[in-house]
Amino acid sequence: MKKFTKVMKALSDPTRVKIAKMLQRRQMCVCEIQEALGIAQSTASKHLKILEEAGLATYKKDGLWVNYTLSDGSESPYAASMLGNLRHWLEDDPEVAELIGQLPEIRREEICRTQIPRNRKVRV
Amino acid sequence: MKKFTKVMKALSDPTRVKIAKMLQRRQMCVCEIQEALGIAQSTASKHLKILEEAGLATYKKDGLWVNYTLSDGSESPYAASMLGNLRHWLEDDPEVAELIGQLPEIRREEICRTQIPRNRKVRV
DNA sequence: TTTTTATATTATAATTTAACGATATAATTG
DNA sequence: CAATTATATCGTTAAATTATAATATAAAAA
Repeated sequence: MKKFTKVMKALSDPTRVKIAKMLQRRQMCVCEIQEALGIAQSTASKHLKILEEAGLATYKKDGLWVNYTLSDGSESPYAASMLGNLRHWLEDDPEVAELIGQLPEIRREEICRTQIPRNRKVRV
Repeated sequence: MKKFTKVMKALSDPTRVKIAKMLQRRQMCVCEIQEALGIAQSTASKHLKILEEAGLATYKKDGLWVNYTLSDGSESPYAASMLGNLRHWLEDDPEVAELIGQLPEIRREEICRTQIPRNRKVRV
């Protein structure tokens, strides 16, 4: 029961739904999400943790960056199902559409001061 | 977006999920739900309202009673989808299983003082 | 019409949530 | 090692949520 309600609660907040819809397009680091949504860094981090604990998102560390992606669903069948639904749900939502439209302009090189070293492979 | 998060929020509370799982078996009046869950009448009524406003439940008045049922999903595609999922989800949850097991003993004639009149047809 | 009864609504207290700034942590750079 | 930087965690505050008792409402019975 808890595993189920955790997924529902994670998706009951519009900010987290927006994050999920962005991650659907590409991986993002915390500061990119912060920038895209215009929220505080600690707020972005907190939301990502909630998504992660519900089994909806995961992360991989890459140097100072923490790249978040949508989970593969292996953590929770409820999360897996909802991620499937979210692939087509809310695509026409005005707020989501605008966010997605702005995504190409949200680039970590322009937000962060860390330079991407030549020898580190980072998909951006 | 709001329509979606409303459904998620409605299902993020374990009490409401239990109510949904019970309604999956049969229609229930407010006092039956109150009795089954051991909660205050006003609490039961409030939860039912939240389920209703999310498009997950509906009601029909029958004299003093208000019979709640799961919605047909026409109110919200998100609610419709979740109701479909909930048909098989949480069937093995211990709390839900116990509740469902107790359902036959929750009978409004034993809870309410209103007598079912001979000429009114009430499916119990 | 008055009383009873099932449900809805209101007022209130306790808990949870969401946001932020400040600080801590961990990896990188110099 | 010290400084920088991206992220996580902590402390705090405001808002939302949950639960209950008390009250209001509406239908039925007397």
